[in-house]
Amino acid sequence: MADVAALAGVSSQTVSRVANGHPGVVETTREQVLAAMSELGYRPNSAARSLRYGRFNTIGVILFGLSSTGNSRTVEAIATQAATEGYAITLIPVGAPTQDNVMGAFTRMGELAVDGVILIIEVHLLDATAVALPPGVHVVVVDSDAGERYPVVDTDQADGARQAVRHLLSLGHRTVWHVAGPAESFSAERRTTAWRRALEEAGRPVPPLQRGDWSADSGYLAGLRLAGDPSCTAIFTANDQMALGVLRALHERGRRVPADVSVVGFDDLADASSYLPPLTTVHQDFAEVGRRCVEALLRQIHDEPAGPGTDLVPTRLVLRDSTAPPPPTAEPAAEPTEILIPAIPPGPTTAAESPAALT
Amino acid sequence: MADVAALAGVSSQTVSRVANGHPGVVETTREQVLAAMSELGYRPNSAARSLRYGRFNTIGVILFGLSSTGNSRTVEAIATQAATEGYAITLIPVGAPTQDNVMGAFTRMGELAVDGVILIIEVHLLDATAVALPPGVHVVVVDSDAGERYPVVDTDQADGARQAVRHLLSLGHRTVWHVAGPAESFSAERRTTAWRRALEEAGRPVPPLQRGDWSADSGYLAGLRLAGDPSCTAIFTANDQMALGVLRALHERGRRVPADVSVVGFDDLADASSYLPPLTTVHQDFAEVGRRCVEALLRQIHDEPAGPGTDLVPTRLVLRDSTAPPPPTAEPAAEPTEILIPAIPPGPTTAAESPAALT
DNA sequence: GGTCGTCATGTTTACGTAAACATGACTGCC
DNA sequence: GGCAGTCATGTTTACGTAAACATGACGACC
Repeated sequence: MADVAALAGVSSQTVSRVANGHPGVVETTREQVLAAMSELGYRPNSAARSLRYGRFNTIGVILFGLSSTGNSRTVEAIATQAATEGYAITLIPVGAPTQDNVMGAFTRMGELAVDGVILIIEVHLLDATAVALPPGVHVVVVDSDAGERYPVVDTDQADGARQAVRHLLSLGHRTVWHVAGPAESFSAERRTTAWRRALEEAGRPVPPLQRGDWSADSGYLAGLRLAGDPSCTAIFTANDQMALGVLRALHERGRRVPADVSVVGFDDLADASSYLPPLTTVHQDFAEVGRRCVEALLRQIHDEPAGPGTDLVPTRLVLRDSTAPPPPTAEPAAEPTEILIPAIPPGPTTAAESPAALT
Repeated sequence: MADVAALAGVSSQTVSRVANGHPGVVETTREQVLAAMSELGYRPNSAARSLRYGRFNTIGVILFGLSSTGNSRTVEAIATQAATEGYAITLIPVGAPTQDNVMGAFTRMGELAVDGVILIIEVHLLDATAVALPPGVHVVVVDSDAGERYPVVDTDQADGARQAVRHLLSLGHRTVWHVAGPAESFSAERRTTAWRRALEEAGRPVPPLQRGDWSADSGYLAGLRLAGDPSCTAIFTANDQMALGVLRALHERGRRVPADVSVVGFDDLADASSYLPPLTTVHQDFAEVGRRCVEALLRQIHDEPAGPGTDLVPTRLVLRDSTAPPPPTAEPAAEPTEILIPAIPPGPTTAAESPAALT
């Protein structure tokens, strides 16, 4: 900057004024400075700027896996929205959700040049560590039940699952089987809870849970188990990838979809419309989640009050070709299923039912 | 920092020494400083540090879409590798590949707190703009043909496509049809060129190109066209998603895979093993690409010479259930095939065996 | 016992920027 | 013609940190 000032024959302050588009610089001077800038390849030093302003114009994003479907779309939306607000995104991936890794991420984050942090992470993993969020740091959490302690933005998991179950029941299915995500995931738990609750509210039996791990392979294994049970005519999977595995298993076992078995997924991946058959699924608006995260965080950064609370983004059911009424002969006898009913633990019905939306 | 120093009754320099683990601080003093730090919630200001050191310990990543399959995995690998080297990742997404957007990204990048940049972007889009890479900025480019001008890291697209074509020919197919990616994409072009070349080298006819846009939907449309042509017994798609669409189209048209038509994809998505049927495809090692990018960039940052040149990451063919010899009646006359057989180069038979199912 | 070396700690300075204040030239008005 | 006001530009300063140098106490050795 001093070099530019010297070359242009002005003071560094004038260079600063030109660089920031401040008024009060005569056109001829301006041009000299600009010429000197481009001749010397001058680029402002953002570290010095940050030091001067006390802001970094950067948002940190801590997450486990970018590859997991939704995350990459959420992050993209966050990055895009942040860019329009003049903020950049710093990514802090955490390899495995171990205590050490999470602690490490937080230690690094403390030293990071960020004005706030968006956590795409199961917060209870943080609770397991001794590390708390640094007190002065602005935070928004995605996909978690931390609504009482932090501002949370999330998809309305419960309503999505409810829509899926009700759709299947309305087609005439006696009940709906569920392939759940991993127990450590709050999203998975919320979908499972809502599924159970929707069945209970309708007075239907709750079949035993099939546990998957989000992967298509785990869906395939669950599908193989379900394919052997003729009473199973409707399956709700906690994500589309597991639905893909279920479809494959049913196909291999000769169970037609949707003639014999109906399947509903969750996520509405771009590919879901090309599955065999095209998948009826619950659409998640990842982009909207990302957008609201950034807005909520920037509100905090700009000193507007933002207490804890959960901001839910609605879902909608996308009807395609994987659901239909059950085959007429599908239900041999009601008895065995009825026996199962009492055996099912009622489970927590206190789960995060739609808390009031923010704003 | 001054506050900490005051509270601990030492100078700020001593605080600095403690913060950076420098030697020459007596244990009792050290403890006082640490106590003062935690009492005041002191965290070092990274802007000041960067200003002092002239380094940011941050790598910028410019890309178009995080959602596009490979990108998110590459970025994740970049972030992970960078983290182990003590670097953070700043993401600069470019919405649509318009000239304005690219220029905007570069302008922002110039002011960004990064020591180097990884471009996951078609570089010819840059050429279309008036903006050049700022001269002093270290750069590594992914997935581009800019090898003569910049260091490039990329998957060995050509060899992957060649493996796919040779595999199909070696099964006895007379020729291989191709569903290509968009013409603007260098990856797509390289795969297409290698497909054509492999056919020509084997003396096989080159069927008309089917153009897609990477999406499953575009694959579906191409698949519908190909399904109507009984001479088409082998299809190589430029990615797995389009293969998914092709599979759906063939299924809807009653063409069995692999009995009637064989299909090979490219990418080896996690889901590809759950397609109907599980897809034979070319495996890309995105993680390795990301790792090499970071290494190459850090070499530059640490002042080791790094001229232009392309670093190719090998691919491997993963055999699953979507390929088989052509149906006996598919070839109207045996003559051409017999003539052609000797023309088939032995080709790599090193393909990976169907991976064991997950447990 | 004086000198020198060692070691813990303090003081000064510079990194690049931009706000706040200072300067000086020029305009317009009485 | 002198004075006030305006406007372009220059000067000073501070942001938080850490390297370089300075200080001063203490111990060891001749």
